[in-house]
Amino acid sequence: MPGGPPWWQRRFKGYGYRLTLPRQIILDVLSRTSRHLSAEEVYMAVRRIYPAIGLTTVYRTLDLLAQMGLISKFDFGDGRNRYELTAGPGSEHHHHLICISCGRIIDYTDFIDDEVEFLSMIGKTLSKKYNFKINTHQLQFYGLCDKCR
Amino acid sequence: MPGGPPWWQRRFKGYGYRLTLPRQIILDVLSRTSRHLSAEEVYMAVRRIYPAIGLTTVYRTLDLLAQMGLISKFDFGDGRNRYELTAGPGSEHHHHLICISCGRIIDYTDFIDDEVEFLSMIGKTLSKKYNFKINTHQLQFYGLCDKCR
DNA sequence: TAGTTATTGAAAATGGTTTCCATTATCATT
DNA sequence: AATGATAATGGAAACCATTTTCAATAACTA
Ligand SMILES: [Mn+2]
Ligand SMILES: [Mn+2]
Ligand SMILES: [Zn+2]
Ligand SMILES: [Zn+2]
Repeated sequence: MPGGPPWWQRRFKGYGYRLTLPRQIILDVLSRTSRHLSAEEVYMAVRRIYPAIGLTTVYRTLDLLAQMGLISKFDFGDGRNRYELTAGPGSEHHHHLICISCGRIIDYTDFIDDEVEFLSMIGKTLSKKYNFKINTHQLQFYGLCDKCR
Repeated sequence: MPGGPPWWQRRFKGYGYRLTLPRQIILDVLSRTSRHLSAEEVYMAVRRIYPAIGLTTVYRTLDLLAQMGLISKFDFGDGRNRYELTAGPGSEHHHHLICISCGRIIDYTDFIDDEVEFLSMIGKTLSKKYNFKINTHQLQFYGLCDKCR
């Protein structure tokens, strides 16, 4: 894993950030799961590979990666933030169904092309009207999953 | 203000909840602002009218009102939840532009009809596919406001 | 009006996240 | 490959929004 996929190595250099082991391992952990991990969960997963990791570093790195756009930060309402790889192979743009009873998160990509087209159309008008530079968007549906309804 | 608009009086009875002064005043505060208040902000506003109010009661009541669907709960990323009247006169369905630099929140209603139609179309398909009962949705655009770009 | 019980408020506890700061590791330069 | 400047790290403590606990109070019902 050290060295890691070159596509994010360059990204780090570009920002003037150092490519450290903790950062690579955290990114590695996130790229190997399809779940939405909390900082604590990332911490525990990284610890198995790199026991010296500190929770503080996990928080800092998650912030950094989110700010670089490599990962996305979500609040699904369970009192902690959750993170997910945004860019790179194996991660496609999607939105979420959130069960308000058991907390289950369902990724969906249905209609995603229509959605992105529709949202970028809206976004364009909003940008103009409010003179607002749009970077990202989030769309989520809240309700009850099959087990909870 | 005691007694309050009858349309939420009935709502309370219907749920079997008591119509208390703190609850009415909190609802009253939220109905008189277009801002997105945090629990602390609600607490301070209510205190001016009803100094005996406790912060705990504010939290409890906000949960209750959200669960009743009278208000909506948001996390705009500033480390605290924010609340806004959902139902009733003067509050129309809308979505948000969120400035990631200064935290400013812009309500917009442009295209809201098209948007709602589009989203309910998507929602219908998702409901069927995932056997998921959708209650609400949120759509937000993140970026930089005119002052911050 | 009285009784039942949901609701309230203060204080303490909780728990996710941030801050502090001395130590360590990365990377450009010799 | 060794050096130096400094970005990055990790542990402990602080922070702070939210929740829990429990005795007192207020809302509704009969
Ligand atoms: Mn996802
Ligand atoms: Mn709003
Ligand atoms: Zn569920
Ligand atoms: Zn701004």
